[in-house]
Parts: sequence; structure tokens; C-alpha cells
Amino acid sequence: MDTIRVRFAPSPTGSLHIGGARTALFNWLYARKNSGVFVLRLEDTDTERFIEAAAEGIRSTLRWLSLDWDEGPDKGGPFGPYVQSERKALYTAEAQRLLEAGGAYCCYCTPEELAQQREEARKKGEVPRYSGRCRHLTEDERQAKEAQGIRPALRIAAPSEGTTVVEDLVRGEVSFDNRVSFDDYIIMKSNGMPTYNFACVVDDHTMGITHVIRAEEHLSNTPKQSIVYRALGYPLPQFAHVPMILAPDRSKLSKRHGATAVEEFREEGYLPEAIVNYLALLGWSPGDEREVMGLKEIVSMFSLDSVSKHAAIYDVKKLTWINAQYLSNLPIERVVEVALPFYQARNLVSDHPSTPEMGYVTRVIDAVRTRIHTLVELADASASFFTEDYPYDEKGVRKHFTKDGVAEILARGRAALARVESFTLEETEKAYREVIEEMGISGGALIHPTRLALSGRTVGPGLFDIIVTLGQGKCLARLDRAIEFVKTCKA
RNA sequence: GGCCCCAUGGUCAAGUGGACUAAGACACCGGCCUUUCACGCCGGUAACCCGGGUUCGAAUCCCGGUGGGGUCACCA
Repeated sequence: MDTIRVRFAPSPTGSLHIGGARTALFNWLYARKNSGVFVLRLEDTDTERFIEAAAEGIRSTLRWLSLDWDEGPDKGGPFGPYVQSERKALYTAEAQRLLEAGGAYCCYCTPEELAQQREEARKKGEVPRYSGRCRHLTEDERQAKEAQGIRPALRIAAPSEGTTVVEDLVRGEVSFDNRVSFDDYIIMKSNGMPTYNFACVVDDHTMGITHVIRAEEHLSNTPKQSIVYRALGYPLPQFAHVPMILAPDRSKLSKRHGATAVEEFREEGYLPEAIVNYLALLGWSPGDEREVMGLKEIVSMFSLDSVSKHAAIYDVKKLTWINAQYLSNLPIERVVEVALPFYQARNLVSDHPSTPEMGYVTRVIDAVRTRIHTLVELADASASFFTEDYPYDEKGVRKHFTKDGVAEILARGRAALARVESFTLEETEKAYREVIEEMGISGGALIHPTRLALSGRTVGPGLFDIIVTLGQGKCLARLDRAIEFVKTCKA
């Protein structure tokens, strides 16, 4: 059996959003599962909307998600180039071949005329369709247009009767009535660039793509492409139209819906492991109760048969939960690796941390990581471990610092910690328990003010984890500062 | 509007004619654990869009309706 070849073909007009990422993921999964080849191709035939930086942005996002491609721009491969604007000659040649075979014709209508025709059709309540006006131009008429210097676009001579059936791996047979489903659509623009429905077919064929896996929005394009395949004499690939990802208001994803770009999730502190895991679960399921799965496990389970047909609405809450799962269960080294930039951006950790500094960061992260959902939350929640200049939570101050005798209690705690020789979890806790017993107070009466004193917060890791992580020196200094602060509170 | 796709809790989703008194997860609500907050554990609320068929039997098959989505560019 021939090697399976799939491709992800984004157009560099913006950043990669989660819908595109999911399509890329399914292609990648299918390739990896079947020992196939995953091709990346850039569809940049729209010179108007092309954004220079977008191509590299998309590539780096894919890399970040660890969706690596076997052939593509930057990487090369036997079917290159992998950028459509560099394949113009190929499209021109194939279009010419089609023109000569009578499968296509020159259209001299201007975009303005066409827009007007559409408008008129719409007014009359008719379906806007190209009239076919230029299809039957005589040679003289054609020459006249050429003489006027009009650059023609190329239209395909589409069949106007019969049906076109698309064989789809997730939807089965889908048939389209040729009389009403499309008209003589343009395959080459007057500027010499191919349109999507043409370039896509030429590339998929010449790149040996065996399975076209893409979002459902392309399903109604498929009969058009199918006609191009036939007209050019290409064999048809397998098609699989995967369900779309919709915004929470059930509409198509757009920038209007807040964070939809993968990069935004990255900035908010989501891990690639979590994003990829969540995306895999949107429109696909392993068939059992598994949810938190690494890419390797997903690959082993993946199949187009188990891809669902209906669109899925994405739910940030579940993504956030998965993110939290990874944050607390991934090897600590990995969490430190991805978290470090967030600490550095806040100037909590130096740009080139020393070994002891890294050791400290690691201990802090390990103490805090089960309580937060994102890396932003992680850095925020542990900020006070890295600065002596942290504020005290206002509500906490009212609750714990204004009680009678707090200064005394903190002072006793400080004295107890000062006496501890081996600054461990067991010893520090033992010292504190003794204070509690001696003073005849509840544990909370000492523990809560101390947490506030040491971290400025009322929530967070277990108190003795905080104490041991900070170390004796910092603890004593922070308690001194808090005791002074408590005194000013009363005044 | 034409064409196409889809339809299980708020969301993801299992289910492929009898094991459905319909899994599981997120979210939500209780409780337990605990020095706080989380984590974890236990429990709860909540769904087969509607109407016709087919069948001994339908969430599952067929038809119609309704609803949602997509698409109808010299965009991809």
C-alpha cells in the first residue's frame, strides 16, 4: 500500500487559531498513526491579505504544539516548493493545458460588472450565478477584448447537469446537483494567480496527497475541486471533512470571541500539552473514559472513524482544567521550564539563573503548582516568594492582623522559629505546635497571621511548606516586618 | 434565499436495534479531608429537538418538520 500523505495548508493571513490548530492536529495524528507523511504548505495566493510575519508565526506555533512536519517550507522535500506563490509556473501550465483542452475559457468581465450582475440577481431573488457570458465568445469578440487590453480571468467550464458525488470518510456519500450547486467559477485570476479551488487541487495532486483532511467549511468546495480533478485527469484523493469548532455563541470562530489564537493561550499560561490534548477531544474521542492523554497515547488511539460529525463549541473551562492537570502532574522540570519565562517577565527571576536560584524556583513551583490553573496564575500566586516588598492582602489584614495580641503571637512564633536548628518541615511545625500549646490558642490563631506575614496572602501552600521553602533568614525578617506593620495597624 | 452538513445534559462526549432505569469528563451544588486555598475522595442536579413510520422492540433505521452550522468572491 502506498504511503499515506496528508497536509495542513494554512494561508498566512493571520495567526493560527484553535480551529486551524485542530485541523493541523488531526492531519498530524493521522500521519503519525499510519506511518505517513505530514506536509506543511503555505497558501499565499491572496496577495492582498498576505501578512509577512504570519507564515513564521504559524510555523512557530505548530512547532510549539510539537506538530512537526516532514516536508514544508524551510524544510524542503521532494515535492517542493511548498509555498504556492513559488509554484506559479505550475498553475499556469496546468491552466493552459485545461484551456487548450476546452475545459476552461477566458472571461473578460470586470469585477465591477460581476458584482453588479450578482446584485441584480439578488434583487430578483435569484441565486447569484455567473451568466456564462464569456463562455461562448467568438474568436473575433475575444480578440476585440484583448485589443482593449483587458486581462482575462480563467473560468472552468463546469458541467451544468448531472450530479457530483463526493466520497467523504467522515460523512459518507454527499451528492451535489450540478445545475444549482455552482457555476463556472474562476480558476485563475487576471493577475495570474490561481484561486484556491484550483491551486489546492494542483498541489494536492502534484504533492501526492492521499488524504485531504480539512474543516467542514470546505465540504461545499469539494465538488468544485472534484471537477478540477476530473478535468485535469487527476485521480481523486480521499476526503475527510472534520467538524468545525464554534465559539461559545455557536458562531464561527473569529477575533471577536476573545482568545481564539493559540498564541493568546500561550501568553495566558496554557501548556502546549494541554492545548493539544483538549483539541484532540473536540470532535474525537478514544471511545472510552480517557481524557488526559499525551500525544503518544492519542496517536495510538486515533482514527478518522471515531471523528464525530457535529460541530463542537469550545469551552475554556475544560481546557483550563486540563491545563491544571498537566501543571500538577508533569515532571517538575518540565513545569519549571515552561514557567520560567513567566517569572522572568515579572522580574522575579533573573535572566540567567544560577543553580541555587533554579533550586529555589523549583521548590516554589512545586509548592504552588497544584493550586493554580495557568502559568500566569502560578507566577502571580508565588510572587511573594521572590520579593521582600509584597503587600498584605487587605481582607487578610482586617481578619488576622487587627486582633488583640497578634503582635505578641507573631513574636512568639518568630522566637520559636529562631530557635529551630534543623529547619525542616517536622522541626518547624513542632516548634509552632509548642507555641500554640503554651499560649493556649487555636492553631489558626498563629498559623493564619503567619501565612499573611510570610506571603501577604491568606491562601496558598501549607504554612510549613512556605516556611521551609523561604528558609529561616527570610522567615525571621518577614515576621519582623509584619510585627512592625501590625503595630501601625492598631494606631 | 439556493445548495450542503449536523442534531444525546449548560459544554465536550460514550452509545452503531434489546446489556439504557442513557456512561464518563468539565462546569455547578452538597459533604469529607485540612492551618487556608487548592488537590483528592464521596454524593447530587441535569440530556436522547418534535412528529410520523419500520420493528416484538428505537437514542440507534426511514420520512417530514424544526433548530443550528457551513457555503454560494478574480478569499482561503
